[in-house]
Amino acid sequence: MPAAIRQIETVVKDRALIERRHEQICDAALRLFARKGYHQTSVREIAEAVNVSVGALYNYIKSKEDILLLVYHRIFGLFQTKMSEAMANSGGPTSQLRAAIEATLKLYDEYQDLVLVLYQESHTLRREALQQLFEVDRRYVSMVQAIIERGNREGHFVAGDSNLIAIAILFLCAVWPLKRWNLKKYDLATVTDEVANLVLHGIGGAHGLPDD
Amino acid sequence: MPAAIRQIETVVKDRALIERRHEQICDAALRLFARKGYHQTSVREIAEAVNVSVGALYNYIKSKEDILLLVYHRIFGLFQTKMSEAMANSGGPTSQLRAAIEATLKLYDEYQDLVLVLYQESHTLRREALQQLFEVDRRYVSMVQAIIERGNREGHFVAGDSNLIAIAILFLCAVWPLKRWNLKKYDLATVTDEVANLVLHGIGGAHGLPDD
DNA sequence: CTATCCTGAACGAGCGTTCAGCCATCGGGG
DNA sequence: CCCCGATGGCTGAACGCTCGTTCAGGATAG
Repeated sequence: MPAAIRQIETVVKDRALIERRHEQICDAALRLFARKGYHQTSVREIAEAVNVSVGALYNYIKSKEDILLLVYHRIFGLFQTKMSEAMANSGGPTSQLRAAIEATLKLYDEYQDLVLVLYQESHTLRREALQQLFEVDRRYVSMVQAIIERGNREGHFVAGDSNLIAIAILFLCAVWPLKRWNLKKYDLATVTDEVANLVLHGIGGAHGLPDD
Repeated sequence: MPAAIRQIETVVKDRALIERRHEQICDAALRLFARKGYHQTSVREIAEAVNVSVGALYNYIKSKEDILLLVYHRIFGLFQTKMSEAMANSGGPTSQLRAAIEATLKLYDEYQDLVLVLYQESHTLRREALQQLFEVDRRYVSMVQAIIERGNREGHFVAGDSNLIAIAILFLCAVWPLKRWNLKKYDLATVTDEVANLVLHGIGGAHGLPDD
């Protein structure tokens, strides 16, 4: 994300105020988008939730889409840091991959609604913003991909195309928020376990060399 | 679906004409929804694409949501028949599961845009229509689940919770349409192969008893 | 003439966005 | 110390547009 984030044009000068208001807007919008979706949520509703007038809101954004961007940037930042933390795990590829899956699922659990918004409303973004989103996604994938390749090289895994497998694994984690209605009877721990087992068996992590 | 489909109220009497128009509407809407999404597509556009006036369109539907329902019903019907065909495969659990995965991915490939609409716009549906959608999904899941349970029982698989695994497998297939932008360099055959291998290894289908 | 289907202008509601005016804060000159 | 203008942020009615939906009337076939 770093340099990539286009700064949102504002009317207000005070930098700290902008920051604070942006956070408030993000909070409110997140809650509303999660409940009703982007299109069904009006700018008026968001303004009300932030406790400012519509006019004031427009001092901090240039258009409604900026709000969606705010939300997305927050997601990006959050996932970026949390995932990096989890990856810092210094065990062998097997435990590292398991940690990555656990971290991803934990994140997806904590921000279920957010993931939903991510999948449902991304087609609303302009090409430029979409590219940013893709870029971030690719970064996550390449993190996981690196683990897989190391595992393959060191004989722990027998995965096929590492890029493809990494994409599949990360996508699989989204089953928890996206199919939540069908997984109500399970809890996060169960799903994490089953998914991790499926994947690790699937690429030979449980049959190959022991970790370390 | 059979009895579950709520008939859409119409003004026109001629049953055959209704049928024909509904198909036209479905065709047009599908193309438009795939390109622009449900909310960004206006009723006027759909009417134009069908080559009738807005007024005429409203003789065949009661509201815009009915159009989304038409599209969904078409998807349901299609998937229902195609999946049943693929499942009729009479080999052992391993080859049966592989066939199911292949069929699902082939379907998802053929109707990529449709799957996208399915995932992106389902939150637009009313509770009643959503229940229908869930019901259909559960039916697919239970098909796959049956295969897994048989495989477990006969010693081919060592899968954990069969329901959970079935949900995960079907979801995983959606990676192809939903992450298409990140899978451009792959073709359907490759993805099918890698996914099938991941799954079959994952639940022990390649380590357990040989098929038949 | 009647029954059936079609037309498209019109309607009302809701949307995103703007802007003329209001209020609070603050700094410097009398 | 007080006043006053200026600055910065806020308000919410108003605007223009698009949308989903309706309906009075036209066209056509039996």
